Amino acid sequence: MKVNSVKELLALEGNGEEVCVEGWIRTKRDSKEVSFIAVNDGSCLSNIQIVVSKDFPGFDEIDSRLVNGASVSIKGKLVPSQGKEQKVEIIPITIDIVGDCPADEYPLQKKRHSFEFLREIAHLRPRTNTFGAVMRVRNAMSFAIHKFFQERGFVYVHTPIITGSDCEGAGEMFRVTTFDLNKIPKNEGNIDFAQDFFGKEASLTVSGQLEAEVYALALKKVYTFGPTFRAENSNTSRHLAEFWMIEPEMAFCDIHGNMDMAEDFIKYILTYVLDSCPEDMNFFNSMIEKGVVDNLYNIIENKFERITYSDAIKELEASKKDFEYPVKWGMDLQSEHEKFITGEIFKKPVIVTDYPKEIKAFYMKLNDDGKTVRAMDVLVPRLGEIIGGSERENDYNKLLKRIRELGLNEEDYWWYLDLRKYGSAPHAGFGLGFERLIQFVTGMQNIRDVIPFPRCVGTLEF
RNA sequence: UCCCCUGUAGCUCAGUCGGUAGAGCAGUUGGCUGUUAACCAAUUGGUCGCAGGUUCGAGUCCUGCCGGGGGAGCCA
Repeated sequence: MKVNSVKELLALEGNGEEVCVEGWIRTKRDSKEVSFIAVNDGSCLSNIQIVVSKDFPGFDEIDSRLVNGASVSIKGKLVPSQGKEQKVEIIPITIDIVGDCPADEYPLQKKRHSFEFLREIAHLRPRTNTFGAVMRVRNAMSFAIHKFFQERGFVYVHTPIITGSDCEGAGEMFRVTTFDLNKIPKNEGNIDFAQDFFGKEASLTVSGQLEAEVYALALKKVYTFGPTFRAENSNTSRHLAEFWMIEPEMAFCDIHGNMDMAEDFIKYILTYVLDSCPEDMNFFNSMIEKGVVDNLYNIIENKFERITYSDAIKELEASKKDFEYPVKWGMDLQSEHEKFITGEIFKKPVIVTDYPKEIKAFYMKLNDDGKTVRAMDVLVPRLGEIIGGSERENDYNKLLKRIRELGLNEEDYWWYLDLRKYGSAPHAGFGLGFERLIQFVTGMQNIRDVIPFPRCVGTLEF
């Protein structure tokens, strides 16, 4: 017999049709004549109610086993509910307890748990309302990302996880080696990486950008969407050691096209989630962050503010606000400044461009003033920076000069420089932290609660 | 890595001036009721994060370590 998802069943009228549902018991409420069992199978936030008469054959044997957490397979008739909270319910014909769940040991109770506690039981937390909703929204957003780019002719490029270049420059890297760590080969006192698996130092990628540029300068519009690793000792609600990043890269595109793409992209994803996950989004709106849905509609309906770094500095100075870090042209924007610009001054997403070259990466295109580069950061209220991108330097000599100025080893960049030597073209792209976007969409406070198994400093239990 | 807060029952927390431990929820038992985080009653449950120290006596005061949270830095 076909197994129906709870989501499917709740969309039906309940004309007494025979149905089958498989899932986990969330609650059981007993009444004189009947027991009410709420079953959830993860297909949606709602449970389906099973109404078991106490005359049900064998009820006495199964009654004590129908407890929170047990997995069940139930066949029965779908009928309109007599209760108010649900449209339909199942009158069972057979009830199979697939897996028992000892009620005195099961950590999940039918009450609200703290997210800190749930992190300690990461193997069970997907069975809660919040984590089910987070994962369904995460799934919808993943799909929307591919849909957005595919509809626009982008090619999905799988950039490598293991990288030999330590020149990506975006942070501390995890080492990859097959050395026996108790017997590391040495050559004149130094570690002899020539004997390691790849014959040179290897790490986990901190960004697919440089490789994405290679493919953009052949396929024109590409994007990556995959895991990224940073070995930073950062301990905040916005950082993970392993996270997912989206990095589009477009040839024959300047910073303005890049900004348009970033804005369209965010609005598309938000629209898709609001359309496809209304139940989960209502849950976040009422239980996690009041007003989050209206905020998202606000973002979709309004143009992002675009402002240069220099003008942003002027705005901050004009605000006369007493910042912990004093505002001065040339400094990097601190969290407090970013949150003030987006949350207080404009009250909507803001794209800040043309930062001083000293505070940005070597590959960003130098402006004619010689002082600023064509960087763009998208700042959103509450979170701050969600996207970092730029038009890339496509002039061979300017890029080489910048590499030398910064004391980087130009030999490490030979293939990257080649791109500017052979048929160079203006190109631009950006990186977006997927989990931060999920935080923004759901209102979840801690990034560790929007990824199935968070990897952070000092934590690797699951 | 830095600053601040915090660690007491399975969970969420209270515990006064230092005098040997408490509530709600969950579990268990019983009752009631087409219930909706069901309700009512009884009841089980503690090496007070760990290790030292002060004291006649430490959940409470002091020191160190460990875990958790918030903020900062770094960044996405």
